[in-house]
Amino acid sequence: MEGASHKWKRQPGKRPDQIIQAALKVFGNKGFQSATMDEIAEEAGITKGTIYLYFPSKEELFVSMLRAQFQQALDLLPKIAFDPAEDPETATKRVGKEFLDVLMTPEVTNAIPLVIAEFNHLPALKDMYHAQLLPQANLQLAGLLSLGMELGLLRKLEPVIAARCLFGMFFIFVMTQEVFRAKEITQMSTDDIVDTIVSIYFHGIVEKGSSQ
Amino acid sequence: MEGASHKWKRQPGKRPDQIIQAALKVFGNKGFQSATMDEIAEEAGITKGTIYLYFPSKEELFVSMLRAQFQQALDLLPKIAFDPAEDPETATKRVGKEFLDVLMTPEVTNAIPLVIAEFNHLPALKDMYHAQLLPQANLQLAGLLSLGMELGLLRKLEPVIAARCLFGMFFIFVMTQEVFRAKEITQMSTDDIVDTIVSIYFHGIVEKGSSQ
Amino acid sequence: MEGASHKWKRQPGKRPDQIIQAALKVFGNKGFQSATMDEIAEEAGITKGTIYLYFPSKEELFVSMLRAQFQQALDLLPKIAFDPAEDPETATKRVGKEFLDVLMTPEVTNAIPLVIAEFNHLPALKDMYHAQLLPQANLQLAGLLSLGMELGLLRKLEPVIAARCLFGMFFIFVMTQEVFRAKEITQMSTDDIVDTIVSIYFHGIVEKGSSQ
Amino acid sequence: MEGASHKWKRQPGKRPDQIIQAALKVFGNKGFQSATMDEIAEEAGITKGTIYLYFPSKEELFVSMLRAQFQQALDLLPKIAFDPAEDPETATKRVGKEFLDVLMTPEVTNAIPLVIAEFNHLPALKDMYHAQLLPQANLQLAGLLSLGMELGLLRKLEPVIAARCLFGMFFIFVMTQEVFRAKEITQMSTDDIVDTIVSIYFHGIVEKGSSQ
DNA sequence: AATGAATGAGTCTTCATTCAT
DNA sequence: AATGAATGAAGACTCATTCAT
Repeated sequence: MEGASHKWKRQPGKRPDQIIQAALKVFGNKGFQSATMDEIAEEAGITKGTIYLYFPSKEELFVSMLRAQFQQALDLLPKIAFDPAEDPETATKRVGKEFLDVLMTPEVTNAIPLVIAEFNHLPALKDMYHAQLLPQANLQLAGLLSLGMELGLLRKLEPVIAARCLFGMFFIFVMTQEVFRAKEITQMSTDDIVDTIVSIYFHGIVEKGSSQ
Repeated sequence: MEGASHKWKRQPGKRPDQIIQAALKVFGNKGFQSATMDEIAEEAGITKGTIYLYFPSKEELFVSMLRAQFQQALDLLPKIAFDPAEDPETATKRVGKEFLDVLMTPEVTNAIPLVIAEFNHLPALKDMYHAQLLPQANLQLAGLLSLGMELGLLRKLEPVIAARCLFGMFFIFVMTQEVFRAKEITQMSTDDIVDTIVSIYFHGIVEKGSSQ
Repeated sequence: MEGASHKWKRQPGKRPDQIIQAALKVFGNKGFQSATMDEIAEEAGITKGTIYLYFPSKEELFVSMLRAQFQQALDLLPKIAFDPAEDPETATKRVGKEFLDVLMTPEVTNAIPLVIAEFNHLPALKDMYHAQLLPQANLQLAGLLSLGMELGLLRKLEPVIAARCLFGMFFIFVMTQEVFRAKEITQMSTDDIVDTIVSIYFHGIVEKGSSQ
Repeated sequence: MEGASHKWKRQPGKRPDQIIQAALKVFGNKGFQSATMDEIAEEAGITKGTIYLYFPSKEELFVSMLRAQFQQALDLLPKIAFDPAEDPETATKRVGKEFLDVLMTPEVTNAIPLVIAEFNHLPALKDMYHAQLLPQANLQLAGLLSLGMELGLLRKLEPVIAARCLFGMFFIFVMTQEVFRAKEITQMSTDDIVDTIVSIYFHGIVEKGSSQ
């Protein structure tokens, strides 16, 4: 089984990418069920049959597209690095801004409802979340917080929960402003959002008596 | 069952509710597009044609069902009241627990992906959010925070953003633990969640020098 | 069999007429298939179920309605009588005008497409035509023409064909002007129509050398 | 059948005609509403979905079919030409016979009830009649008659009405003999029909004193 | 590699008819 | 006599997938 049982066929050349880009656009606009293979093919400038040369089914195309999106987003994370010389709150704000700018990209905000809508119907999505996103994002930050607590810099809190709280504050703005289009009503800059989030979070978790 | 040899009984008063309950269940499991009117009818113990006596289309049934869910959730909010005698942090934790328990109800967690999935396709959903939820929940809390800031009890922050941060911390746990089934991996009690959220948030927003 | 095997149930009181009037209107506007029992019921100011108390099926209602229309039209014919004192051409013009005015009534022009559309699907219609209209109208006039020919007043022609020719000239104006709405384009008075028809027909059939 | 194990053959060029032929047959037998796309597909030896590759809806298929029939009938008209050497009445009889033979073709007699039945529901039909048939057939002949009247060969009559009278005499035999199946009762040859029609009409319109 | 004609299963919706009240 | 809730069969149209070319 090892390394041999990819569900999707080989994907030579540029075609697959071309198709995946079209799929992202069409799935993003219509949703998984309402999007048709014809629309995707037309968007990609090819014909329906051709898609099946590269993806065995609509569902596989959908998952492949999300996997690609997901990977692309994860690839950005390593670039987001802390500079040890910076003051932690300032550094977090800088990093947070970069992070939020990525999350608020149309590619991401279009993909979010798709993931949420199909999460319970497509096992591959659950796998991606449970195997990658949860450990890599949530648990990694939780470890960092644990360290700070042991050093007496941070207040004693449940680290996994505390880590997820931070993500929640970012996520809610992606959802409300972008996905739910609240930005048409409650305008706010990403700078203001991140400044407020980080300010609340830092004041919320640091140990008052600490040098902070 | 009891002694009835008839194919159906007249239940004009109850039918709509009965159908909406079935719709919630089936839409919740399958999503809007994948759910079929036949399944919903079967779940309701009636036949497809009967649904059309009460709802003019699948889409209208869907929206009606969400509206009912939504109303039911909003009806719970007034019951959540602050006791002036309580210390604010304790009171917030108590109220937060009640709130989170409602949010984590299967009825709500089933409806969330539906709303998110169809938000951009069904104008009625956008209206509900923009006209009711956003003002009633977010802006109301923002007003309360504004007041606290003017009184010098709270740090000067953007109140709309700060208010939404709190909601974001609650919401992320609904999404991850329930919708994304992370509770199968990272178990945590609602008590711990709320305690941590409220602790971070309170420390994050109160003015240190205040009597608080 | 005699007088006992009506396919339609008893029709007490005014209800049946009320329903038939509604049926004429709705069938006339929508056609047999597109008309719904609900529409007819609404038009009659009653509910669907009630129709079935008087007519066993949609088809029977349709046929009953046409039968009623048909009878009503036939009832008018005896009133159209020749005055022996009149000159034949003048008399024919007068009678023809009365006849055409009846044919161009909305009740008749609405019913015509219905009859033609369903003629081959509803045996009852064929029966009505073959058993009543054809003998009573066409053959009766043919007999009159035969007599004229024997008396040397009319040219020797095939009487059944010649009789039907006259009817054809009237019928074509009902079809084109009313059913096909040509009157919106080629306006013409019924007086002009009848004068021309009768003028052509009389000149066409009379024996030139006759005292005529 | 011959040696083919394939479910279908590509016949892109022929498909539309093939479908239209099937549609004519099925619509002709059942009427527009009662005919089903499945029946038409089966008659054409293909499946339902294939019809939709060539026609966007049942209604469009219906109109396309009638248009094709209509065109085919119109295409025959130019072939019907007068020979100047012939005596007018004889020539008219010859042409009339050809014309009536076309009208009494099953293709035409099947289409007539369809046109009449749906005339008021399908705007395309009204357009065809008002834009083509009425001017090309009725008004053209009316012009010819006008000329004859000016030359003193024909009696002074309303030319549009007089022209339509001739058509009416032909049409009534198509309707009664073929559509209404009266030929089962009143048999008559097309020769006798045309001879009688033309005889009446000619005697009816020529100026007695003319050289005719 | 690419096409696009063809399929056929699937779904919403309609509506004549039935029947408990 | 009248209602109207309920049924269930039927039909137009869609679309993922297949496959001959």
